[in-house]
Amino acid sequence: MDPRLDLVFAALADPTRRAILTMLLEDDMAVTDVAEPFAISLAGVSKHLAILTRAGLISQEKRGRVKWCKLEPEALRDASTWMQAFGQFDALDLDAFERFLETELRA
Amino acid sequence: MDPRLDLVFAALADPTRRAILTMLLEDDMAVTDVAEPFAISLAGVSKHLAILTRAGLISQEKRGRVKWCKLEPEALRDASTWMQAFGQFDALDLDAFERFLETELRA
DNA sequence: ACCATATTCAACCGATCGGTTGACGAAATC
DNA sequence: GATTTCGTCAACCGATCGGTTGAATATGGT
Repeated sequence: MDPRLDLVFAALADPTRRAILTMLLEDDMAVTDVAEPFAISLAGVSKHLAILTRAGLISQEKRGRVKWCKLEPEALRDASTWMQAFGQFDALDLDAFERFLETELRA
Repeated sequence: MDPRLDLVFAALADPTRRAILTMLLEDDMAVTDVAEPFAISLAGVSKHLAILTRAGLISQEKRGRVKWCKLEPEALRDASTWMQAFGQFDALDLDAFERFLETELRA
């Protein structure tokens, strides 16, 4: 099948990783700053970031001693397209977007 | 966060399960018929169907000794919406994202 | 009643997951 | 040059995953 979809969906299946992606919506961040709101170790967050990178959902660039994490939303396109194949969904579901704003962007 | 998204994305992360969903797009199917194209045991397929059911992506109804599997695409809606929010908008311009939503919500 | 069919259950297997800790290397600061 | 900061690596842990096999449970057909 499409092994890239495996990686993308598996990466999205964890709430911590989805939260990280949501944070990166606002701005690029250093690894330490990504880790700050979470109650897990820095190494744990580093692993999550590696999984997101392997899935292509983020990219990491080291400048100096700081490694910057940047959202790569293009990687979601294939997965999103796969789901669109199931019909049923409009390009923009207003109720669902409202829910998205409440639950994910309350910051 | 939203534990339903965990289940949905985790269920989608396996190629066999995505293939099953694609098969069910065409028609409802019995468990044995779902299993037929795959090189794994019937019990293995039964487990996959249980995972899809737990995620809400399919429903199973037993009529006689046959258990029919039916696609439930509504469960994909939240996940699809979540992904589209990342795919369609410029990550670096959240303000534009919110302005866009505001105008859409009024329309 | 008997037998075949449809499906799940239970126990097991190796691999991977999410997490930890401690040591380590590389870059900035004093 | 010594020390702090940033981040990863390696080894470990228990839990879960995808898969198997064999037994169990229904239901249907004859």
